Amino acid sequence: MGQISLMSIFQNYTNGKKIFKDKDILTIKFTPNNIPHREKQIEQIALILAPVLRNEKPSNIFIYGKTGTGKSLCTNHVIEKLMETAKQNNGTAENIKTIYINCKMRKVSDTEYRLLSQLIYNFGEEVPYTGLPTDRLYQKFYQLLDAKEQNVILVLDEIDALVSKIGDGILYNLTRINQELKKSKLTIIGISNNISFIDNIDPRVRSSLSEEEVIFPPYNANELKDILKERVSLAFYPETVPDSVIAKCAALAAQEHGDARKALDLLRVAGEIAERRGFSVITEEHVDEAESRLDTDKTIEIIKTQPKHSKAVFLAILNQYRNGLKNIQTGDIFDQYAQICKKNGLKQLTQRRVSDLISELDMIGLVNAKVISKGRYGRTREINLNLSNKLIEKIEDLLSKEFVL
DNA sequence: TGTCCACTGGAAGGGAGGGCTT
DNA sequence: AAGCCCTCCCTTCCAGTGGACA
Repeated sequence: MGQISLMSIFQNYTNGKKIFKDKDILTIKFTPNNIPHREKQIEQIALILAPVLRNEKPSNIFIYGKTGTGKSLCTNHVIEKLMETAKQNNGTAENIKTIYINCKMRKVSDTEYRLLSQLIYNFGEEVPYTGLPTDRLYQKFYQLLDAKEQNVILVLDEIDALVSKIGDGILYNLTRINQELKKSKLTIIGISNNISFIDNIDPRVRSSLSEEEVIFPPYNANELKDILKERVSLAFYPETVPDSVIAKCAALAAQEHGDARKALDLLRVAGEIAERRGFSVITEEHVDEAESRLDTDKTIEIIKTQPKHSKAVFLAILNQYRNGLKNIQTGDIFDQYAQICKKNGLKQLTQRRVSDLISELDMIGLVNAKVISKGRYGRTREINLNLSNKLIEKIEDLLSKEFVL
């Protein structure tokens, strides 16, 4: 690219009409003051947590709802307000501690040990990242917790991911710790994307964890519109976002189980595209582009972060798919995977393990795998891909840098 | 009606990478 | 340094299974 065109890019950028006033408003980090259509849930949570202000222990809460229905947002909002009130309330705040942990964070809090070390870290102590017996960590956590009189509120976000991975033992222990505490009190707020999750855990844990339940239904298109409008006025300059664009973002996100995060992402990316092209107003086409880019980016990012063998398995699926196969079976994939390993000098894993890797790929949504029975011809998983051709090309591009094809 | 396929998914255990205690 | 413990990723072994087919 020559000097001239570079110049013109920068010129365009500085001269072009600005669209964003404050882009951060459209990210998850931002907590709006007003959360439309969640008044009921907020009130519910607030009522449940209010006893903290009188130094009593609130009930544990179980919160369900799909992604982007405002679970974390509302919880944080209530806790923030709670702390504010406590501060005004002559120093009860000192006795309240809140901890927020996202259980899904890979390599951070997705096992019992790592979650505990996170909890301990939140009390300002550090623990080696491997090596100690788990009960030692429990002990330490217990000591830190009970070191002084305090009311601890522990938010475990995406708790279903943790439990499906390592079982409910940790929840049992955490709820039991509470009964042994002498000075302090521990309240657990579990947040789950999966509604049926609570049915599959130990009944003792269930009853203690879901003393109170709060449900976050998906937003419909109209509610999403309200949410977007609320933020548009803060994030964008006036008259840069037509109503039709808001409606489109809302409609697209409503199709996807009413996900507000998606709606906001669409708007943000559409804005970025418009701004980069020197438009002063966002158009519906920009939203379309934003959608396909969001999908692509998400998928690519997930694939990039997979371990080598998962990538190899995914590549095997992709190859089979490219060969025109639909409803690919575990066996086919394993054969293909074995070839890939051979060509690339990888030590191949067993079919048992590959079977688990396929389930993992299914869990993170890269493939669709269903266990079916073909009668005489056995029982297997049927694996399907639903990715656009364009995306498949990009993925192949990415993987060809890592594998001999 | 029973058989039997091609796996699934549970269980147990090993070894690599690590830390603790003595 | 020895001995013991952990987690994580993986292997080995195997019982279990839904439904097409004889």
